[in-house]
Amino acid sequence: MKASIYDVAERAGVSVVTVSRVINKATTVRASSKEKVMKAIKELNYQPNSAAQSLARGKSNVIGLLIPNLTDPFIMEVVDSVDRALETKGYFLALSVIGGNDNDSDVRSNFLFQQERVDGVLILTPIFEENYVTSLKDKNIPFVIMDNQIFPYTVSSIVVDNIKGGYDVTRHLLELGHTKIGCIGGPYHLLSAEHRVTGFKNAMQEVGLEPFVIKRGDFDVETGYDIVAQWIQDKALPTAIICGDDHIAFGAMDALREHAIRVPEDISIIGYDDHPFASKLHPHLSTVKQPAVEVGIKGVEALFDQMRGKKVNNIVIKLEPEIIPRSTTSMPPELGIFEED
Amino acid sequence: MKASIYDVAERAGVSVVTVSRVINKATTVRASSKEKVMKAIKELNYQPNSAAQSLARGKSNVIGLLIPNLTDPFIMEVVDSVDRALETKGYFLALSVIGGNDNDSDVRSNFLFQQERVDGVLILTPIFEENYVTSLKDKNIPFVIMDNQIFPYTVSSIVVDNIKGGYDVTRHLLELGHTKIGCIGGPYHLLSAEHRVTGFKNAMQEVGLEPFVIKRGDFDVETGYDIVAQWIQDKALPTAIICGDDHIAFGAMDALREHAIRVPEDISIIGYDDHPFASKLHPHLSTVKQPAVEVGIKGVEALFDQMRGKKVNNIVIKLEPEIIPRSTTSMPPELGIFEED
DNA sequence: AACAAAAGTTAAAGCGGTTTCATTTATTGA
DNA sequence: TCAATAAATGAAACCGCTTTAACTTTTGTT
Repeated sequence: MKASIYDVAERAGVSVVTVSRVINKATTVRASSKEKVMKAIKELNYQPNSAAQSLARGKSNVIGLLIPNLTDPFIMEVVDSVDRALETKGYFLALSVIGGNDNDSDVRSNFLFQQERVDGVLILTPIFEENYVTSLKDKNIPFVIMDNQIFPYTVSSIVVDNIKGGYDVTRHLLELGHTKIGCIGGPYHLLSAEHRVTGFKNAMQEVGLEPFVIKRGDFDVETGYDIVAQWIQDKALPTAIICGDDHIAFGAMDALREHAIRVPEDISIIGYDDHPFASKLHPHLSTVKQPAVEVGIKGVEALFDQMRGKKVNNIVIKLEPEIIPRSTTSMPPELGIFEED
Repeated sequence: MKASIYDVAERAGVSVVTVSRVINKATTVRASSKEKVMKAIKELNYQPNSAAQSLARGKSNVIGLLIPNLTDPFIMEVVDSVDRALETKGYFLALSVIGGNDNDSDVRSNFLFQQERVDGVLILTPIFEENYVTSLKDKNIPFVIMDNQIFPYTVSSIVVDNIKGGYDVTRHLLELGHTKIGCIGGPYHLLSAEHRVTGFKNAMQEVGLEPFVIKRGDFDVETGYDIVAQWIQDKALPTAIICGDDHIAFGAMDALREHAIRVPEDISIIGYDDHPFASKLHPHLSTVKQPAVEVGIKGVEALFDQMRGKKVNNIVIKLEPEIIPRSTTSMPPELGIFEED
């Protein structure tokens, strides 16, 4: 049925070792033998059995990638980037959605943690149990953490500078002349959300301004909608809102629209992540673009460094986000929405 | 370093065969032996080497899933469903994004098509080269096609009845009293898009009505925006627009909003797919929910049937979509937008 | 032309499991 | 109690490839 390396060897009139050599592009094969082998491979439509290869080589050529869900655009962009980066290196990606499902998605039962299944793993989940890390360390599986940091361990990680992102966004608004700047940050348990708010505070403090108001909630449309709706009801709106992510921003704009409050004429909005809709729905959302592709590439690089035995202790590579001003941010109005003339 | 089955056997004072038996939950193991083995496994923190298992068993326990991209919510929902379904069966998912990337993403180089890498594959891509299918058939790898059909072959597939979806959506509008119904369908090369439009036409014809207008374009926000903007400029708007998917619907509403045309007071809009934003942005979008989870489950079932040797020729399982009326569809206005009093 | 060095090749021993099949041990019935 | 039968176990072969070490051929030198 399916041809094995022995069939190829026989047909080519050489030993299996030679066949193995040409498969693995070893140099010590005479051109004539190589040719014969190639011919036999073609004729038999032979493809090496990867399980056998993995077993013999002691490595699987697959890299695991842990993610929290399959919906977050940023996550998915990194996944795509990782996938491409691995492909060029002859590796395969094994994706594993963790946590989001039944919380009983126990580490032990997970693909990525099965001995020898993967040669290394990339962790791209904002919240993770400590035991992912300890489990990986125990098994001596190389791994790197992406878009997150965990301090008490000596691990390498790739992060995007969310503090800078929050800072830049605030500067942008400040430079436009805003002083009454509000913030709807992401949840407290996410480091990225925390950092963005920190960046905001830093920038404000730097110019001696107080945040107009700070609220926090999930990275979700409803968060933005609900909070802004409340502010409107309270007649207490800043002239600009910094949103923890684009979902929040969309929700905020949704609430404003319902009350006929114009963006950016009456109030400026800025998001974070450059969601696909940000540049398509009107007005185009000013936001921050994270270097997702680069995160993936650097993550893979760091992982391979580690797999090659390069000693990497607590190395963190910090990448920078880029602010993208579009149509939802402009100079503040002469008067605040609820201010009397 | 890492414990093998031999280490476990030695420690437990039994043969490797017995260990293998307890690992594989064979029944013919004395309780006492089983206990000893379990203990040894625990102590040695043993985990079977999956490459060795695959090699010996002649199967990998991984199922490949071919998808066009990592961004489409429907696709991703199916992926998630498949992942869960496989997990319960002790299988793993190998995702492979195809085509979207460099078009040179050759079949032969693909993970899924590597001999023995996967025990079966699920194809979930609206457009695929014929050679995926022939390649799979050649290698005798079980596979099923999801959300698409390919006629000249005897393969099994899981499809959602898009004709019915298009039909239902039209009926909904018809029953609300609309007669001037327009349609912005998806691209011609997608069977699903084609079918939805067909359903629309069928329903119209059934009541002896002519489509007000039909346009086609990519499943994209911009398509809806551009086409509706044009219609507005031409002062030729139907009282209801059936959109090929939610992206188009969002774009359509975006254009209407810019011209202060109210939804649903002035015009009704209905989408397709139940995008996460459909129920969050206001007004909540009426749309059609596809049974993504069921598609995944049925797909896995069908694949396993096939892997078990069940002869399945050209079996197609058809699932039904469900219309979700929300706030963007209502009775037509007394007068069309551009009609004089 | 002779010989050392370099290049090419292979037999054999794994890699870590599973699967017969024969063998040993336990259970049952009379 | 003893054969007959069922249950539990293990020896050996095998899955398909890679790697090591030894061996053979080719190439280069003088």
